[in-house]
Amino acid sequence: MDKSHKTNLTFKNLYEPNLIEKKWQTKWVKDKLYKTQDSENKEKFYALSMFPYPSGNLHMGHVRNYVITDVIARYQKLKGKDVLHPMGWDAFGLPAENAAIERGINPEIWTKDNISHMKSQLRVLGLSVDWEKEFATCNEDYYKWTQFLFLELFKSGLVYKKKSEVNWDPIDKTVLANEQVDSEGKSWRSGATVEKKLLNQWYLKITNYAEELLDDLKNLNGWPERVRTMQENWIGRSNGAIIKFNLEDSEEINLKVFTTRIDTLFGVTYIAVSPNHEVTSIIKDKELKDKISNLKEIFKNYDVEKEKIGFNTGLKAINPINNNEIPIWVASYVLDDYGTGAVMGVPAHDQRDYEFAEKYKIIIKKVITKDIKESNENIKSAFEENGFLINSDNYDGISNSEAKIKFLDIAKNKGWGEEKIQYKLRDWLISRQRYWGCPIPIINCSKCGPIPVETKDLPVKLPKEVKIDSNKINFLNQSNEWQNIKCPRCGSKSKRESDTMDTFMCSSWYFLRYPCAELNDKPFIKEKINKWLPVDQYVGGVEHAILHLLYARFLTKALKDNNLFDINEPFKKLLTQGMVQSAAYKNKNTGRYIPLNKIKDINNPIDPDDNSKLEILFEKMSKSKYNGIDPETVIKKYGADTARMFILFKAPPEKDLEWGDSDVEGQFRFLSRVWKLYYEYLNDNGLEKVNINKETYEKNILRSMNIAIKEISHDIENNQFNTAISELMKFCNAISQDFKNISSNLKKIILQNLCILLAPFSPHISEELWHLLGSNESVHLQNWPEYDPKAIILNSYELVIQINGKVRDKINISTDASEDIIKQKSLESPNVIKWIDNKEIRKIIIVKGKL
RNA sequence: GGGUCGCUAGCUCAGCGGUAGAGCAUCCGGCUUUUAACCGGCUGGUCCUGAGUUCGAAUCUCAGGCGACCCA
Repeated sequence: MDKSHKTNLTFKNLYEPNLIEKKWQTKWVKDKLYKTQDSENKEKFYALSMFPYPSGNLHMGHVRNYVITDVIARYQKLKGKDVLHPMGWDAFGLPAENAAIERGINPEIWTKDNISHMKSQLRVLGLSVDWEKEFATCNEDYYKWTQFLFLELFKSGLVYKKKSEVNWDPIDKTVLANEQVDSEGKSWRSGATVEKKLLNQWYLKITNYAEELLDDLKNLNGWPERVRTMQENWIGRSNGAIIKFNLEDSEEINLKVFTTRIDTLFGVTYIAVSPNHEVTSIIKDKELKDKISNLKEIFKNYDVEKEKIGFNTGLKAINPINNNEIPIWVASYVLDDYGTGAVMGVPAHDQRDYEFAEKYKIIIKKVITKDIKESNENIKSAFEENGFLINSDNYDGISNSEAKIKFLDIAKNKGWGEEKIQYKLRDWLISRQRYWGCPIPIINCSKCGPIPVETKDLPVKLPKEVKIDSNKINFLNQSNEWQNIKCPRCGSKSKRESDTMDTFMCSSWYFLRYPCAELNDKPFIKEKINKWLPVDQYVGGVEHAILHLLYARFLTKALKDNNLFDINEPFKKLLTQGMVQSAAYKNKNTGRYIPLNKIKDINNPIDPDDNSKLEILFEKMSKSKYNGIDPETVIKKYGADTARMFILFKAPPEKDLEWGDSDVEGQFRFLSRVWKLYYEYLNDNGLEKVNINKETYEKNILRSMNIAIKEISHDIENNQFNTAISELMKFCNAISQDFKNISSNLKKIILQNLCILLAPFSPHISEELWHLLGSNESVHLQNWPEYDPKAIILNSYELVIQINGKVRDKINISTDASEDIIKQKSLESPNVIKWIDNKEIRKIIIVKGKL
């Protein structure tokens, strides 16, 4: 054989992604293939990934996120919809400022450099993103509108300033919203244990929307159940009552408590108030006053869950239901801003009260019991279940749920109580004492108070000349030129607000900007929002289940109420993708992670320092665990298509994905096989084997194709990309089996369809192959094939015969055979005769097409 | 303690009343440009356990075990 000819063939046979991917990426950009179409008559589809923070490097989590969204966007486009698939940057935030402190780089330059680097990394993934829609939240023409929307909220009374105990992150040197502190009292960003600080801060009244945010969760059927549950729990609605306790020592002040357990009113043995509660003002005793300020001090670094502390004030309240005197305590576990800052202590029926009473030897009075007979034994923990009343005067014996209704009636009639719905959700603290954020557009005038900046004066720009160093907070305070300003109302000296907004504010409306990203004179156009929103499919990490997703819902509702658009919920369907993990090697004794290059034998990993055996753990990729895998390296080696296929195939999207090199290779091999299929066809074109069974083969292969179309469509629509790829593989296996035996015409049809089916997953190889089949148009502009239900039906099938539920024989039978024929044929089968063995046949069950 | 989800081949996952499947790994064979690549093929399963419903259960019901997450 001629050598040069052979080399040529080998070259052609080889799938080399490097030669094709870049070529198509460039062509797609040149042709503006992914420019958003906005036609009148077509259905729209808005596909959105949670936009990234420009940390500087693309990691696997990003890749997974964007590839998932890309498959959906491409599929919807092939289905003939107008698709909006944009990308942007969540660009304000602390890392930029920290880089400035550590390395003296300007945050803006740092951020913009990162963006351009990450963008180039994103390009090689071959995403169908419309880059003309791109923006960064730190751009002046974006944050101008963040400020504009802040003022919209201000107009509708949803913005206010309040002095209160707030969460202070001592590492990041800023305050945090409640959502940004985890259940262990640690900051979501820095991991530092937060402290309490009394500060005057800006809040958004998200609590005004508590009820709506909760109720509308029910309609979000396209959201994962667990995200809805988490939001439900966070909003934390409880139905209860406000009860007014009169004070023995004061006529003016009375004490209101919120309780969900009005039925335990006879069991109240103390009242607990927060150290900041107004009743503490009537305490005259010097020693007690010191104790209070002492407790306030302790409060600042206090972990409520650890230990409950408090003391008796000597004040007395009157229980309205029986006029008993009860002592008032100050207690650390009562929060200022939840409810009324005071609770009624019912130690017998509330675990927190029980622990407090136990510690300070306060009386524990049991008023509810499961079984009336054994009502007076000592208790070791609070009884929080339902039961019957005891020790409750005339009400003994009734059920506690009955008592709830009865006591509330009495309270209403006598005027010492009323029904109340309480939410755990508290207002959103949005001030941050940092430089690299969106300035709050407020001017603080000593005479007029805080005044919103006028719309025409927006944006309030960040001053560029500020020197950032680690010793100060509120860098904006340093710039006198920027800060000192005349009050626009009275002209007297005033100062700009020097706090910036929580970056979650910037990300709470970015999805509203994309449809109108090019607009200069408005944040968006109402009609465009009404058309493109809600986002049809939102994809991102579950870590935003409460944070971003709750804020975004709130802002959408608030802006809708300002008549800016008519959309009530921003995200119709939500997919929370799992983490990308890979093997990390941990020394059990030292707790240290060992980098891969220090391990000699990967199958028997040993710590070179102390020769102990290493544990292999699959954990989220991170620098500290030395288990990060760089997307760029993988793409360089195998190409983007393989990386995409692997990531989609390895696990269902919402589950964690374990990185495996051999599985990546497996996907590369699969694509190589696909590649070869086309080259064999192109090289053998015209050659057609004469085959008498051609018709059967063609029917089979058409059947496989239609099954593939059906299943892949279904799988993509249900976000089951792993099984969709599995179907692609089955289809390819079917093709290679029967391909030799079918007509050239059909071969081409089969290969064309395979191209389109593969296109959402592996856009480059399918584009290349599509063109090799002789087209000049992009495969991504084709129509997704419809399956033919008739082609799937078999005209004969293997009938399974079960006797007593066990498979005993299989016979071939035609699809249109009547039941009688089936019966007759079955009974003729030798195996059936053997198993029945002259026994009486009780019942014959025929399931059409199967059994 | 309560809730949700999961447990199927060595691994990662499909199947969700009717013949137990895919990819990777293993094994065998072929081929060649032999620290291996590629092609073809074969294996491989108490479907976590137990009971129930059913002609028939991986699939439905109940109980238990293990694991993950959320809430307290």
